[in-house]
Amino acid sequence: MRDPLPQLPGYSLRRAAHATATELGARLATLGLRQVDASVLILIAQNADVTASALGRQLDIQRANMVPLLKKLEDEGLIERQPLDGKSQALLLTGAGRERMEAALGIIHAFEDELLARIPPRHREHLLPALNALWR
Amino acid sequence: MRDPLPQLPGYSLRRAAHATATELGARLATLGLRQVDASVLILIAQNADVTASALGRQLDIQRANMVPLLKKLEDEGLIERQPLDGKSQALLLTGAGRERMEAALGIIHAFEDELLARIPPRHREHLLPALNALWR
DNA sequence: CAGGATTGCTATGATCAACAACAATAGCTA
DNA sequence: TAGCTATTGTTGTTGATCATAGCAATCCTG
Repeated sequence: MRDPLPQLPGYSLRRAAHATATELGARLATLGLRQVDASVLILIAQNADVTASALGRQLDIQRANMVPLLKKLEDEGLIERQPLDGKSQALLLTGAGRERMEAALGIIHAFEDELLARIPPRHREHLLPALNALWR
Repeated sequence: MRDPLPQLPGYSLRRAAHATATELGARLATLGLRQVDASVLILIAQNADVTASALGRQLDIQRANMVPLLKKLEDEGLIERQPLDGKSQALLLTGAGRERMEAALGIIHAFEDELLARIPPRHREHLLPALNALWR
């Protein structure tokens, strides 16, 4: 079939993102995590006592949608909340949370390596800066 | 905030895809089309008398999900169906469908140009082949 | 011509993100 | 310090998207 779509960067971006997300998602599912969950855990680990809304801003997740996300992580005993002042709360990893986060990080790094390995060497190093130019 | 995520190609892929999809989606919405609709119209235009399931295979859309998609395009008078044999049907653009498709193509090409323009020149030509290596 | 594969379709469920609204609190400014 | 505005966490709802299973009709092939 004649298909001009893969010539379009935007379309290939869509397809590549979907394909890789499906793949990584399946691997993270073995830990009971989704990509969002993993990224939240990673960010909390790197930024002790972040606040839920600051996290949302960084990840472009609306405050309202952080609620069920954090609730799930808390219910699983991966994060804790401590009141910072009357309205804000500090987020931090529990021991189990740190373990889970490190396991996720292992999966993610292995996956990223595989991704890069698929790309012909002469294009490889250009992907990240090109992608980041599109959204940052 | 300390954020190692944008260093990960997979994460940047996710974010870039989401950001660009939102942007292009808004522009195509002025035509009453989503990205999927546009890609279906484009593919039908290039392949007269394709069948719905062949289209689905090419775009990785399940047969079941093609139904409401095509129904919408047909209801808007953009495509027609003609029985090919007892069970298959040929899809083709109407006049209005071709016009809409060309308008969409204009928006898409302009958008793709803008995307590439955002990327520093030395990375630019590498994006498409790198992306395609990830999913094709 | 018999059986397996294909096509189009119905129906359904899960997931996800966007939106509006609200009460409580924090923090700035006059 | 009193008052106003912005922020935080939350609820509830909505729409869009996608995967899955199943079904009847039709086809193709051995």
